Amino acid sequence: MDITIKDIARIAGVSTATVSKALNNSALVKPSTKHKINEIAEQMGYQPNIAAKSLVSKKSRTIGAVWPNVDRATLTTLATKINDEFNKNGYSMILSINPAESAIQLFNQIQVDAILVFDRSDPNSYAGPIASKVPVLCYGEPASKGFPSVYVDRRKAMFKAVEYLWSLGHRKITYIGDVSNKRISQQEKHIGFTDGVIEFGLTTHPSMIVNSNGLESNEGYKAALKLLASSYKPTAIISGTYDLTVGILRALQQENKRVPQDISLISYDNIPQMESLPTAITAVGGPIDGIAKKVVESVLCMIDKQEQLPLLQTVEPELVKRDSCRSCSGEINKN
Amino acid sequence: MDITIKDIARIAGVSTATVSKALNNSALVKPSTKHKINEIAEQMGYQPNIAAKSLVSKKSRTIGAVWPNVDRATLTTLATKINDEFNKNGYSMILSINPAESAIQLFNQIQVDAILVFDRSDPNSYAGPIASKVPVLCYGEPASKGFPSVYVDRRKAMFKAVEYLWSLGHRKITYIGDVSNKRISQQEKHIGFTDGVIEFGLTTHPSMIVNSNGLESNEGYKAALKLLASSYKPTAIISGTYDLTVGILRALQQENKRVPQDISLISYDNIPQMESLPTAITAVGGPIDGIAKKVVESVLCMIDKQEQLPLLQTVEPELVKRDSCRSCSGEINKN
DNA sequence: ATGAAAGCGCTAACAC
DNA sequence: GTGTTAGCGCTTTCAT
Repeated sequence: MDITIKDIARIAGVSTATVSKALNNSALVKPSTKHKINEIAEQMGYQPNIAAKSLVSKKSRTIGAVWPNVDRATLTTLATKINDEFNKNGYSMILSINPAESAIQLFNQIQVDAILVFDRSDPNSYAGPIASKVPVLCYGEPASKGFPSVYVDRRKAMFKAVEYLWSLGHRKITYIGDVSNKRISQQEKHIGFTDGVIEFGLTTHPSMIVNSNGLESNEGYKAALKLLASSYKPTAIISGTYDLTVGILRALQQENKRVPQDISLISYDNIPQMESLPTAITAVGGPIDGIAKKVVESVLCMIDKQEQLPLLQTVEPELVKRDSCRSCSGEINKN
Repeated sequence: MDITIKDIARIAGVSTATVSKALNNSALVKPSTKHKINEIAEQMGYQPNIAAKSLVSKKSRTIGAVWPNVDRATLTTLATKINDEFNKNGYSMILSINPAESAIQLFNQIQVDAILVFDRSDPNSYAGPIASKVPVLCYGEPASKGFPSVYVDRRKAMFKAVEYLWSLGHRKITYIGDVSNKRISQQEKHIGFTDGVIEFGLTTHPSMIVNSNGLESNEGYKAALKLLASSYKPTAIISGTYDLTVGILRALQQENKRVPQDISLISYDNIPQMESLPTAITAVGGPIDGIAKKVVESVLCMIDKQEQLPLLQTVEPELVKRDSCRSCSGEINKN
């Protein structure tokens, strides 16, 4: 860092206090002085020193985000949105790909105003509460690590998916998801599906739920192939994630099953990318924009008021209809 | 931030200067005092204020990384490695997913010690040099934006791939890559391939190069299908990226082509994930560990000595043999 | 409307 | 070995 408000003050022939006020657009400075100072700052290429600023003001207008080292399309899309939203509010977001504990410690030292944890943690690896002076918000897992969290009700989302398919006349539906995954977010999808199965009295079958044993597209591909090879012939599939859906579509195409003519498909993950798949996929999940808004809003609220946020804020899932489902006049529900 | 060295000093009955020295493990403090101070700091949960530290010392021991908003497996793997490497050297890395220009500005304000740009920029979007007091290193594109860079010689990498296949007896080879991509990194792969074609006098064919029109696995899939439908019957394929390879493998499997029995396959991107594909894939590319070391080393060098780094540091590509290539006693080279 | 001065938490001379 | 002091760049009373 080279040029400081002192330099500007000297050149403008005013005090540093005035420069500071002018640069912060204080009403206490005559417009003409303000203008002059801004011009000088501009042409000298002045960059405020955030370290100094936050040392005195206790505010850095910076948010620290803890980022998981796995990359999943959905999270990236969301993070980009949240980043934009913070920018709009005059905040900058910086990420750390260190483990949560050390990332949070780092952010405390850097003096960010708040911390946002994109949580992917395996609950088994939970090592007790993490200390943080700076307020922390979690996204992804409900109330994980003891911090307040924003969470999409995946259980309800999946129920909605079943409900929608039911309303279209589907009676044989399969869920493909990472059923053995220990994360709450994955388990809730599973439960939401069975909620629907029970609510609508669907006849069960061993292949009604296919375990993808993972969340990558290739695993969706394999699961779908397994399903198609089974005796169960569902008229609709519900997929647990975007990536799985990509794989499922590939398997379907390979086996000459058209979507939605031969089989309907709904995916979890309410992201724009669903639009660009070979068939535009009908999806359920928290609306990205809505989540981003809620998250940013919550973080800013933590910063402004010192009050503690509720431990769990739920985002209502939405169903976005596209081209991958069609009504089904197929076989009648046995019950 | 609550507790400061002042508090510690008071409790320990020493001056803040001594506390500062003790905490920084200076040799000028009696071991017993040092020990006492460290204990007090520990149990009070003292966290140093980086803002204050860097304000006075002009060093934050923090590296800012500019992160592209597209996620590609290779970059993530590399970033994780680099992050670890920085940690080992007592540095923290923070990322920004803002556009390069604003990210660099942010990092200058935060007073990071150096900036690392993971470059994915379209050269057409190049908006002239970006100002930065803090030293900047680019990874990904050669000397992009006018900053010194670490770059893997992709041209040589692809040449090596052809050379290796040639040595195994292959004479009909296809390159599947994003040939229309304007980024130097993609173009160099293309050129490296043709280098090999010319060097070894391979007979050309319209389907010798298949444009994937993108870098996603689905595009690799489609390109491979197109290739298989053509009149060209190569004995080996060279793929431009990991993601393309994933798609190519899927297409091959679908068409009942076994790797390497029916066709050999080499991929660019020298990452561990190659090992876990259905067939362990022989790959060329910069070794992740080597790149990470070079990058971190270069960054630290920029910080320590004030000298400017060479504008272009090249990382030598390596060929890692796995199970996806086999020698070919097929048809003889026409020349 | 502007300036003087104090101080944020820390380090680095320099003195003792 | 330890303490004193000054000051990093900035904001913020409080005077003027």
